[in-house]
Amino acid sequence: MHIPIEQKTADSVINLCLDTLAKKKQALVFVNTKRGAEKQAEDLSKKTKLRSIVLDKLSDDILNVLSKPTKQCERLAECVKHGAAFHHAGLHGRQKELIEEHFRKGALSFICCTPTLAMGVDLPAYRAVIRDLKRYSQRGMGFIPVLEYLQMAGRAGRPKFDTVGEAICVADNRMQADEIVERYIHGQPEEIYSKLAVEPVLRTYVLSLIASGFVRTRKELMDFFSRTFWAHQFEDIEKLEAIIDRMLDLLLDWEFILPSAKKDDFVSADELAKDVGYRATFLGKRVAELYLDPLTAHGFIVALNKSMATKTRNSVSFLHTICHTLEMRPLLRVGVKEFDKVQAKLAEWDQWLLVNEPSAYDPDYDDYLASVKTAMMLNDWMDEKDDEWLMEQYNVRPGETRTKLELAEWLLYSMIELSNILNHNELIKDINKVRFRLRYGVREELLTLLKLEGIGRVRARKLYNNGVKDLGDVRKIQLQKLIDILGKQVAISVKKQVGEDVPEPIPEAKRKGQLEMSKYDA
DNA sequence: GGACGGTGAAACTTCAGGTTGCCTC
DNA sequence: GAAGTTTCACCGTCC
Repeated sequence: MHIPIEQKTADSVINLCLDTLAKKKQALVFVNTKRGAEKQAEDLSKKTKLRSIVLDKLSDDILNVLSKPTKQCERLAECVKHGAAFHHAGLHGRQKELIEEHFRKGALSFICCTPTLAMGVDLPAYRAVIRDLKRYSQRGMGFIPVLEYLQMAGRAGRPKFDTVGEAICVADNRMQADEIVERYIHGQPEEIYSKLAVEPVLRTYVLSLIASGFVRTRKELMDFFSRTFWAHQFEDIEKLEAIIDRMLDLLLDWEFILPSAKKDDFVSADELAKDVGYRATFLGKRVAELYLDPLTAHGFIVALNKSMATKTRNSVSFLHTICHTLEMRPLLRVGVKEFDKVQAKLAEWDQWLLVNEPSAYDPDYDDYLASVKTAMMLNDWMDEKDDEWLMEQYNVRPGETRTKLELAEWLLYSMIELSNILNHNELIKDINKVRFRLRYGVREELLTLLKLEGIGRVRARKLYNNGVKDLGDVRKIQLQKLIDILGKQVAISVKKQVGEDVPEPIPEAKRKGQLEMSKYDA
């Protein structure tokens, strides 16, 4: 089918979008990098000539999601004014929500995105413009899977509004076009493979099956796995059993499970070997409940024991231990120019780290450095550095920071639970302090002020710098002075929280989730 | 002659995403 | 592989 598109600019993606706009329709543009998505949206927004009150309001809301807008926020806000947004994992969750919501309502005409919007999110458009079909991976630049192309193409055509949709791939020349047709239009989607065979997953499930009492013996365990898609695909049952046996050995070694004696009268040694019973230890049960990879849990236990034995413990000790887990991956990449900086920090922190440093020639060394860099970022967040600073120092965007913070909090919680079981009570207070500091992104001295509702890192810092250092100070300070620092609404609310009788504030209309967010950002 | 700024070619660097897990301190 | 960034050599201008 030939669709004539007016060539208004040199950029064929923009031409396609302007044509979509002329049809009063919407388009999603898929690209292969975050930077690419931002650039494409920016270029497009300069050509749409769209403006409206709704878009201005949206732009304003997007700009003010963080207490202090980053350059990324400003760039997005500017694009949105003209009906085009970019969308990738680096955006703050609230910004993503706003964009999706306004695209659904039709206020936004275009979203230039990385594959974020191809998976899961229900955001169809009349056109899905697939600009990049190649993407960088560890093996270099390569074509994306057919399945992924289908995911993106599947965004075209909105069930309730359009009877048709168009998925358009962009090619530079005839040869490329032919290749795309051959590979993606006529090509077969890839086979789907079971992910169960991946060791961290397998470890986790073997433990949880035993811990939950779903299986009680080796035989039951093997029966369970023999009925999975993995076994169906793998076919070689003997090899599969060997893998599961290896997992069982690991869990036994780490004392997450124990062999349990059978109650039957007599079983031959041979039979017993084939069908030994298992039960989870108290520790193993908790690990399964926390949904931790047993390897991570074991790593934590080793680190916690070391901390107890050697009295090595400060916030960095725990921060780095959680960064050295599979759960925290992908870690922040250590760029060529950062190498020295991270290594210097490693030397500075060395005495506090609980996970041993591999030799510089070890293939794991780069990973270890990446775990140090990730810990550095989290440490700076706890040191009250803002998003713009983290972006410049570590190349992490607000969305990525939030994802890492959430993971870190869960891992620290798990670490506390394990310390509890191991009776390492003296560690609990220290780890908990790190957890709270991480959650709110503050230095230790602000922790008391954070107990107040409506007070997050920024307001707590303001109070502290004005001499209001604890709840007693909040009581002592004159209301008017507090209003000068925090504004009327918050000041009154805070005074009430410390038990003072003050006039009722005019209720402020709050969006759902705003309070929670203000805890993190405001 | 030397400091300075502008220019363009060459070398270098970077590059997607993410379910649920815990508990409310 | 491609786009963006940094580095560096080279040139012209001005003091």
